[in-house]
Amino acid sequence: MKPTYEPQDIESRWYPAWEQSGAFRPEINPDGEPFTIVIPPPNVTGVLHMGHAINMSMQDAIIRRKRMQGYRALWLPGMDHAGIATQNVVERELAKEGISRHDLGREKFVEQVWQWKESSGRKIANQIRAMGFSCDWSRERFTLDEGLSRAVREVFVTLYEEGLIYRGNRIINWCPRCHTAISDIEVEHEEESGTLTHIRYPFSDGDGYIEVATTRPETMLGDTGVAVHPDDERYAEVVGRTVRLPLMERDIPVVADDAVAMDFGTGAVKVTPAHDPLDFEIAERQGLEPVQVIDTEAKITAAGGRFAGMDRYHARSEVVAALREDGVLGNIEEHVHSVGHCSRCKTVIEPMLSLQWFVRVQPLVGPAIAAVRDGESRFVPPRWENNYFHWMENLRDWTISRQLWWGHRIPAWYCDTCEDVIVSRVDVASCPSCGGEVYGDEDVLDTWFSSALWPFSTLGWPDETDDLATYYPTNVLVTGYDIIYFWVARMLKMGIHFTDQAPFAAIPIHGLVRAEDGRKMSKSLGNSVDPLELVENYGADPLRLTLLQAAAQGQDVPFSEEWVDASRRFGNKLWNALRFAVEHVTIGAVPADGGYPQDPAPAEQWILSRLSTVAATYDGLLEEYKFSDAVALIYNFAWSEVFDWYLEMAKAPLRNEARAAATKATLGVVLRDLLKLLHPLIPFVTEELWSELVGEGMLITAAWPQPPAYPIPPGVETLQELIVGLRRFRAEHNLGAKRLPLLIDDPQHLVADWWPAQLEALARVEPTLEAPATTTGHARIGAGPVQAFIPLAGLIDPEAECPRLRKAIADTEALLAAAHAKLHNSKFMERAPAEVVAKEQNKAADFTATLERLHSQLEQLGC
RNA sequence: GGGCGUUUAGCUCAGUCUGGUUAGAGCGCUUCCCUUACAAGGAAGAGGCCGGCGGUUCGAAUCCGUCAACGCCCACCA
Repeated sequence: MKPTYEPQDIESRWYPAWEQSGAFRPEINPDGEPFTIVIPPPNVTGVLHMGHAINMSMQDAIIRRKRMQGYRALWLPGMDHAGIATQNVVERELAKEGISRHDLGREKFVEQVWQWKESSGRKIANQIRAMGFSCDWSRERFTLDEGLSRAVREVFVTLYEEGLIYRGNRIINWCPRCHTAISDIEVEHEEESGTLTHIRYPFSDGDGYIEVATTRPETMLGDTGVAVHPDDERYAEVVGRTVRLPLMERDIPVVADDAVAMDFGTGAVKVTPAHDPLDFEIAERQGLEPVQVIDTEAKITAAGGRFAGMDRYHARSEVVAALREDGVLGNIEEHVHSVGHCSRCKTVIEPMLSLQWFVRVQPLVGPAIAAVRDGESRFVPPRWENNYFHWMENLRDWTISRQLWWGHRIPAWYCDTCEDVIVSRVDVASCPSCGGEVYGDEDVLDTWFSSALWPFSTLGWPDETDDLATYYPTNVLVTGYDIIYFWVARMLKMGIHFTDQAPFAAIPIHGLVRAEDGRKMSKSLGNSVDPLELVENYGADPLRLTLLQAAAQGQDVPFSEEWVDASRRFGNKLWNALRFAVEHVTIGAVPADGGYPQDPAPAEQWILSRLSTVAATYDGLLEEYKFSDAVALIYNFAWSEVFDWYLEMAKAPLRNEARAAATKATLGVVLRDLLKLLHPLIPFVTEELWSELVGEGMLITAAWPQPPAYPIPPGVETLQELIVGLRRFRAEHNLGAKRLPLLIDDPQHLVADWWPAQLEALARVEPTLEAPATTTGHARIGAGPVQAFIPLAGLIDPEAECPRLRKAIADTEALLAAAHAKLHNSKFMERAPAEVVAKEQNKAADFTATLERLHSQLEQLGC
């Protein structure tokens, strides 16, 4: 074995071995109960980021443990075509060569995107391998592959037939840069300071005016009415009259509508039905016609008169200037309001009347809410349920058509002759009603439409495949809170509607990985960290351990490279512990499972008892997805108890011929189980060390350890306390590495024959089993039942020792006083549980004993 | 306008759901030790009125109320 842990050396080796062994396939445990995770498919847009790394580290920890527990564990991998995101990326690439997608035409462009997908997808798959994630690649899926496309079409047509998908002219969010409609949740609202412009609309009969206020004066070109609240007395007289729309010289009515807020602005609203959702609703109720004055480029249309062709912002200033010139401009106030931006490109969204396809979501919501309320699906931690409920209850219809080229074509055809709309599972060549010519819908579906089907479409649905029957519904869905609305909620809705079962049972939610400055990692801020770079510099295992350690439930994860370095040092420590072990334990001597000693010696029994306790607690924490707690537990157990204590205590018996064999057996079993427990977190290094220690088979297929419970043996903890006391004594008196004599008074005969060797090795003392003739001039070590003394002559300076003792006495007195206060409190004695009272009594006794000892030391020093 | 999260050691964070040893970890800091697994290590330490105030309780970092600061999400008052 190399003297140092070099992750890069070993990590490249194991993945192919695992994959070829079939260990990633659930069939490796053919008799086990199925356990399924479907991966949140990464976008083929680019490369994996830290969010993926934490997400998949959690999934791999789950699936590897379940596999070791004998489940037929499936982790199904795949990727998402990410319609708008990927199309944008490829368009940007083309733009570098001065080419637009229109230059290429649809077919050639889509070919280009497929090429991008192939190379990007390969990169991502290799990244997943480099991180050691144990997905079953034989079942890899892509949202645009043939099977999933069939599922998408089946779902679309079924929902259409059920009346849950419809085509309609409604106000949608239009991105003038991406040139497509997007759904409500793809719009990011930001507070911006703008203006509230007041405009006076004169009555058509020339008698006065009504003043409206707007944040978007340019939309007045498309006004077809003015609305006031029906209860607004200020305007009671004017409802039903008409005003003359300035600049456009068009007569438009004043109407009364409940949707108007009396206390905002002037209480009178200009109504632009084609460019505002609220105005559109008012117009529908009041019978006002929409006039589209802004086009898909965000420029003024021909309907905008002399402003036609101007960009919306240019038009804004021109319209205001013209209004001023005409003397109808009122005040312009500063006004902070929220403005919608495209989540992909940050362009300001243009609300626009447009013919699009929609999902009527309300009928799908009820069962999806019930599944979470009734516990069929469970958010972990549960606080996300409230967000989920609130969001689901206020859902509006989902705009699913996109004016893009990359994605699932909408399976609709339109007849030129009879204007029929045909939605079909199979391609349509001619109109079934009139035989006339048809043309297919040009648009594609929102990428989240196919993602919503992911848990069952990947398993073969709509066919009744074996995989679907075996692995659906899935057990766990691990995801970040940022896509609960985009994805989790929609999977629940679609999954339940089409399979009558919630698609997953548990939904562990993790936070976002943040940069060291606490901000979200992003390329544009230049503060993002590439996980692959970290794998190269520190190794995949250290990165995984770091992310899991930081992944407290649902909280964001601030990331620092220092943490990865600390994890790498843990790997190094583990490496060296095993290096020590294999010097004594020969390969093949440690069984892959079982082999727990029947009648261990005290030190061995102690570490075995700790192992069984820790293993059980650790297992429970992982079962509850408490990765951060689980890592802390196993990390501290390994380092402080196994490495710092047990390995050191094993050294003496290993040199003792009579005791070596038993020690080796325990050493092997404990380290073997430690490797097993750590394997779901850090698979590479544990597999490598397994091959050195056990040598037979691969760890990935080993059984999860369940060590039997051992009682804590008497004496070991007493010895440890004595050793700690001696070390403290040495440190406090700056005694260096000097060997010290130690006199032990053992009236209770607690000291076992193996103590002297341990004391010599771990405390650098020469113990003698005899009480000192007088304790004067000796320091009493520890407070336990075994009394140990160090002769002080020539060792220490009383001048330095006395103040230290006095401080220790003061500290202990304070603690004792606190304990006594409780014990003398009759209410505490009455109401606290007996075990708490007993603890407090023990504390008081300990403090009293310590005080006695300290006082006697003080006397002996003569200060 | 609603809702949520955070506030604990010099720094970055656990612990709070389920109240009970002397509140933990990593990094940093101090002292000692090159002991044959590991100096990328070992040993021993220093450092905290657990954001403020009030309450419940025998007992509060933990439960309740309130205030403050920071952050996030949602929302059709133009």
